[in-house]
Amino acid sequence: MPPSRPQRADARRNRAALLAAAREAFLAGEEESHVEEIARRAGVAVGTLYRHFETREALVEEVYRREVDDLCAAAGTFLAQNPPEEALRLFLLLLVEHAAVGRGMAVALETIMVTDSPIFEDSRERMAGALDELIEAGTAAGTLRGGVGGRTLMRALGGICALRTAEGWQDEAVLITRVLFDGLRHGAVEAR
Amino acid sequence: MPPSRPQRADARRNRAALLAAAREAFLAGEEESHVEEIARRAGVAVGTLYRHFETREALVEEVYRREVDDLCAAAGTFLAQNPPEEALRLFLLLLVEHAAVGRGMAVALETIMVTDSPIFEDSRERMAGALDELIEAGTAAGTLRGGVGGRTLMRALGGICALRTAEGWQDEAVLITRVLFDGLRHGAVEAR
DNA sequence: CCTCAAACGGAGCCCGACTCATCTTCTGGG
DNA sequence: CCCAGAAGATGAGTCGGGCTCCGTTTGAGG
Repeated sequence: MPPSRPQRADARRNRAALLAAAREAFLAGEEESHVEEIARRAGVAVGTLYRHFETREALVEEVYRREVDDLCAAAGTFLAQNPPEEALRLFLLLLVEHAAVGRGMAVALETIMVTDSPIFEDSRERMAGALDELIEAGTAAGTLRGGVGGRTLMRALGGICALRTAEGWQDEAVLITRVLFDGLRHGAVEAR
Repeated sequence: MPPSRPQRADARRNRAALLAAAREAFLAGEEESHVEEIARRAGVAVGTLYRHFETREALVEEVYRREVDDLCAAAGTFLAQNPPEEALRLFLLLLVEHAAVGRGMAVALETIMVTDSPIFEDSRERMAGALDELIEAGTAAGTLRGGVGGRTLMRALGGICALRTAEGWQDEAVLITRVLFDGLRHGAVEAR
């Protein structure tokens, strides 16, 4: 049932501007992601921000839900074009790269993966689903260990993405991701 | 050079009380770890807290430095009584268990491992040192992959400990830690 | 146009970290 | 034992950031 009165044009515009501004602010770093600052960037007042988003957290969530959408889509693409365990490897590395986009974004990724706040439940579920798909394909092919759920793996990744520290962090992340990946293959060999 | 005037007795007592109260508060959960609350638990006023610790963070740091001391000591013990890769396995699991002590403590562990704040530099260095020792012993014995530094591994662990979510998180953590561990052994087998 | 619900603005509230002017308590020397 | 005065403790107050509330503005259906 579509709402009888859809939504005013300016409201839609402002909502979009807020999401864009928030994304920008998160990418830029934590310093400039106060609500006042985000509102300013979007050219609205804080009150307007709160009209569209319950809390600051809710805004973060919405921004991130969109990022997660892109990531999940990528998982499907990889799986369609590669052997399952290669698809998983690519996906893990994509996550790392993705976190590299910006400090603020990594913070969000970390939060979404690592916190158990119900706010992120939905995004987490979809992300875990994407990973499950990859892992199951690999398990079926006998190249990956079973028994490790998408949720579990995702949380470890959250930690890794949370590295985002000093220079060189990305190499570290890639390395540790590879170790994790090898651990997943290892289990298949050992029949656990 | 011992300070000419050492430190007043009540000051030493209060400092100890603050550290104890802070630890207690962190273990209890984030809710009760506001500075006012910590001061109250210790039976002093906030001003006193700030006389002893530059910032709230500095207090967290000090509390955690002590935890890290215990952990590092355990690493040595394990290594003395087990084959190197078994010692590493035990140590990794000890970290997970340690994080289980309390939500608040896990937050601290996470922060210390994952943040690059210079405040935790010291603790991080010692922790990485303990891990390096374990890894190097295993590498020398040919049972663990080389090329993964203690710092790198530690940060991944920080992420895992940061799980501390809903029920069942600890099983998840143990599982993913095992995957990580298998990845480390796997590299040795493959000669990378 | 005109109406009015929807949307916006922004001063101000609340809460939590932190400061500082003032009062209290040790302690070492006489 | 006592006193000086330095070390220490206090807690009301400041500040910053998230959030609220209500008076004002604006888009759109009639």
